[in-house]
Amino acid sequence: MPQTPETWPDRLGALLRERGLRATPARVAVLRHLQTARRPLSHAEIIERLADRRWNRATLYRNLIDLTEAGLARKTELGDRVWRFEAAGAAHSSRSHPHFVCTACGEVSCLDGVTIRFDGDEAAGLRDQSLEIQVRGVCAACIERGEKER
Amino acid sequence: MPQTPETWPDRLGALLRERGLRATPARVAVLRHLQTARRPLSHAEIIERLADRRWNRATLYRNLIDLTEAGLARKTELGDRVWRFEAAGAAHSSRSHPHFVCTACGEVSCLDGVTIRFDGDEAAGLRDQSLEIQVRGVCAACIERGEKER
DNA sequence: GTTGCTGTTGCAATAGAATTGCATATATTG
DNA sequence: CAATATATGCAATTCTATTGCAACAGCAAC
Repeated sequence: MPQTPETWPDRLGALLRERGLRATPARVAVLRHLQTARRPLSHAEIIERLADRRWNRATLYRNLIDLTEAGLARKTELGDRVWRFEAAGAAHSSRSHPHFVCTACGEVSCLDGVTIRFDGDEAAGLRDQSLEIQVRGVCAACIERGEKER
Repeated sequence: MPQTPETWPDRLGALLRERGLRATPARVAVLRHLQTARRPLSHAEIIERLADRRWNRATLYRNLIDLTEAGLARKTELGDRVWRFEAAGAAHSSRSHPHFVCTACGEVSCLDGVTIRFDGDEAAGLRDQSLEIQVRGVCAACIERGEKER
C-alpha cells in the first residue's frame, strides 16, 4: 500500500521543524490543506475547511504568514482584496505560474501549463524577479451556466 | 503655442459626457490627474493631490468607479490590498501592460515597453482576455540607496 | 519523564480601505 | 430659467487583516 500524506506520520512536522517552525497541530493542518489543494485558498476557505477544529482566525492568519516567510507557502492577492495562499514547491511548479480568476464566480485556479515570455527593451532583467500574473475571464462552468440560462 | 490639457478647455468634459457621465468638477479633476500621471494612482494619492479642493472620500471613490465603468480608467490591485487607477487609452498604451512593484519602497510604475507571450497548451484562448501582470522586484532607486548604505 | 525556555494560541480590540443610505446640491436638457 | 436625473457630503458600516497580551504548549536539554 502506497504512503499518502496522511499515512506518513510526521512528514509535515519535519518539514516545518526543518524551516525553524514548531510543528503545532494548527500549522500541520494548514500546511496539509495547502498541499492538497489544487488552487490558492483564501483565509476564509481555510477556516471553513478546518471548521471542526475551531481555530482562531488570528492563529490561522499567523500560521499562513509564518509558512509564507518560511518559504513553504506563497501569498497572492488576486484582485478582490483577499489574500490567497498556496503551497510552495509542492504539487505544482515552484516557479511562479499564472492564475486564472473567473470574473463571474470569483473562482481561482492555477495555469500550470502556461509559461510567459517577455519581449521588449525593459524586459531585460525581469525574468528572474518575482512575478504575479493574473488572467481574468469567465471560466468554463460559468460559460455553461450562462448558455443554459439563455 | 501648442494646446495642452489645461488650455483645451472642455476636452475632458466632452469626453465624460460622451460616455454618459456628467462633467462635474470633481470628475474632471480626477480624470485629469489620472491622465497626467505616469503610473497607477491609489485613492489616497488622488485625495492628496486634490487636497486643495477637499472633496469627500466617497465622492472620489465613486468617481473612480464611474470612470472605470465608463472605460476611461483601469482599476488594478497590486498586492497591497489598495486599488490603483490609471487612465485608459491615454498617455500610455491602452492595452493591458505589466506593472512593476518595488518590494522595498512600494512604488509602482508601468512597463509600457514590455509585451508578453504565452506558451503552453492552456494558453490557447488566453490572449484576448483581461490580464493583470505584476513584476515584483527592487527598483533602481532602492538598489542605489542600498549600495550607499553599505 | 520532567523541566524550562521560547514560540504559539485565543480573545478582544483595532486598523484601514472601501462601500452604502440618505438628505442636499448641482449639471444638463428643453 | 425650471425641472429632474445625477452627484455629492456626511456619517455609519462592512469586511479583511492585524496587534497586544495573558495563558498555553512544543521541543530540546537534562
